[in-house]
Amino acid sequence: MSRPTIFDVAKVAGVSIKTVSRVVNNEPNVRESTRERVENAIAVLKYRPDQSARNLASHRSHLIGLVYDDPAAYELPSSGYIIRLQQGALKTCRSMLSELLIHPCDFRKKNVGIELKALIEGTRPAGIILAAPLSNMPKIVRAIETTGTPLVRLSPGKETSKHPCVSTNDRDVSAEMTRYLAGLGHSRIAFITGDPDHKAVANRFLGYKDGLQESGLEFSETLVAAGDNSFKSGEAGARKLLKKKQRPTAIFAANDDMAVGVIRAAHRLGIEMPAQLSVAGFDDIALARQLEPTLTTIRQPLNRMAETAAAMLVKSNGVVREASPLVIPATIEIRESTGPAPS
Amino acid sequence: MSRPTIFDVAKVAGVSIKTVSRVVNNEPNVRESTRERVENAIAVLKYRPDQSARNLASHRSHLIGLVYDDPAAYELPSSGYIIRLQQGALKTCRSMLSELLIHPCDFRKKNVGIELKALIEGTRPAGIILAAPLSNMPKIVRAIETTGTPLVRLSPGKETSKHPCVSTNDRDVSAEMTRYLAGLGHSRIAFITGDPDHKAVANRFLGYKDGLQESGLEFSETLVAAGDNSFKSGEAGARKLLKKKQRPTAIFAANDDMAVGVIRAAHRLGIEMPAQLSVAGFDDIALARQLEPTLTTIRQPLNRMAETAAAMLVKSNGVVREASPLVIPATIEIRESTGPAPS
DNA sequence: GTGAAAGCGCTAACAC
DNA sequence: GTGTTAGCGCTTTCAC
Repeated sequence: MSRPTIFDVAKVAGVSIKTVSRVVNNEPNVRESTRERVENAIAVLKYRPDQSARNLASHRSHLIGLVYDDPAAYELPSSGYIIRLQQGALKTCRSMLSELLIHPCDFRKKNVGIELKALIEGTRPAGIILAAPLSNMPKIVRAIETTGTPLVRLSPGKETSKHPCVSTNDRDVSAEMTRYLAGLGHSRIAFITGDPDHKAVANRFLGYKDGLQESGLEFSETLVAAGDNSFKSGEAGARKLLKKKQRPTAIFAANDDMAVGVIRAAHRLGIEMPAQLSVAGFDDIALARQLEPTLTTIRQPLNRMAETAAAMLVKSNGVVREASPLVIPATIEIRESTGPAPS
Repeated sequence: MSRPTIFDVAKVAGVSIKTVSRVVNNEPNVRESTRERVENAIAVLKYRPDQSARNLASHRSHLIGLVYDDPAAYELPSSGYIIRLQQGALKTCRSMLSELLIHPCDFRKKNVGIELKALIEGTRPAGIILAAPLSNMPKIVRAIETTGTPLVRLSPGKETSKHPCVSTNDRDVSAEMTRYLAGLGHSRIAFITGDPDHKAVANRFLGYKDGLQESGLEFSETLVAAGDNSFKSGEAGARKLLKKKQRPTAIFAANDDMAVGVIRAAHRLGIEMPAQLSVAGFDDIALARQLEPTLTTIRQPLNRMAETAAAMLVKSNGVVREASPLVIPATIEIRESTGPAPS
């Protein structure tokens, strides 16, 4: 009473197992009438191909691996970021009958490469989706590369055309946000930079500079604070910036965690937002809508990015075409934390 | 130049493949000296067993499946809940060289059972961890049961001793929270109930009643509002409760999302916390520490629960002993939202 | 303690 | 178009 095998189907349909295999895998060279007979037999027997056997014979599973920086490694509250990536990848998986394997890993460890190879050899995934900032780390990328597993990188910062990748327009949209602030009359727009390990985040700084220039404003080092993507660094950066005599009237942080820190610092200093200070972030974390004031920010299309990446992996069945960098634009979400510059 | 197989190891070690297999699987009946020779050969060749082949031959993979209610199905901001479950399971996986498969599913769909069976047949996981509230739904549990896959349920509400499960002491700790509020002098302590589909959450209501009784307070239906675990329902429930002439001086919500709604409602009504109203929740979501006032709540040991569940699955190698319900206690986190009752 | 042989259920290469 | 024959690299069964 165990599950029917390909042999059972072949017997019922009166064909060879190879023909059944062809039908199951949607291969050509099967007469329509034969295909129907086989499909009937499959339906009657409720046959479902054994994936383990497939994996062994074909050296490939129908699993997709999602690899991202381990938030537990340094207590980041980036759960929203990860969940959105997962949701996107899962959406594709569901429609493709694949399953999603998640593998957070700590890039600070010496043996990440070995760890990733073990993951791949152990599960033979159909492909790997590599999230930022791991996607811009040669050590990591190379480890996956050597296994020959199809790889799609998410927001690697700069696109080497070697691998397919899916990005968002960090730089352009950051310039747009900067122009929006300038358009509100702000002339002293400060910026808090993010983790230097994260290339895509670095692009946001470039966009900020672009935006200043496009608005006819001059870039000044004194309006820049160095952060590391953490709430604390945002808070510290804001305190530094707001203590100046000529303090900025707007602060644009390279991510929301830091922007939340800015808002906290401003609250502590009794600075009203947006009357005396406009604050903008990047990411649209859940908290952005719950703060007072609610945070103006930029929403990365993380779900769609991961969804697209997964689709590239599954559809391509081993060969990922479309090496052209795919860009899915982010959108600006204007909320309460930004307003006209004080006069 | 392909990877070494068990035959290569056998040849180098001068034994049969069965002996290599015994060593790899830590089976008994291998002489110590033989074991060493084999281990040497493994090290020299850098042999790593092919999991696909193992899966096929043994009908079981080294994957753990984590199945939970799909938050995308009804837009819950429960990312923290899921991430913590994942982190716990991942911790065990890392130390056991297993990988984690995540499978959110929508229990409202008619064919969830088939979906789960497909998941299991397709990946042959070493076991499934089933999170609440799916863990208390017979339809779901049965679907997994019929496949014979080892199953550990998380907080199923009531323990049928049939399956092993890992729970927290929802009822006891809720009683404790209630006593704590009573101890602060509150005599009109209200409760907002949670989603009725979620049995473990229902236990919190029972605990609330226990706590009242233990504190010598009388239970009154007028101090109960029906919620559904959502922010909105918490806000609505609070408004209803706070409009009464004899309004409660403390509100205990069955989860944090609703407690946040309570705080929002109280803010809107100009009620000061904790001076005029104490608020308590359950879950310790990230937002709990960032609100003003920060939220007194109960922290479920979700990571440890999932970690334990995964360990039961992996260690037991197919047979999950320890059918005794395992309880990992939750802890009360006292923050700013609770204080002495107004006099 | 150890080994030989027979699968596990499929895909791949090639013959027909 | 369709079938035959080998494997894929292990685990399992049972004999020694």
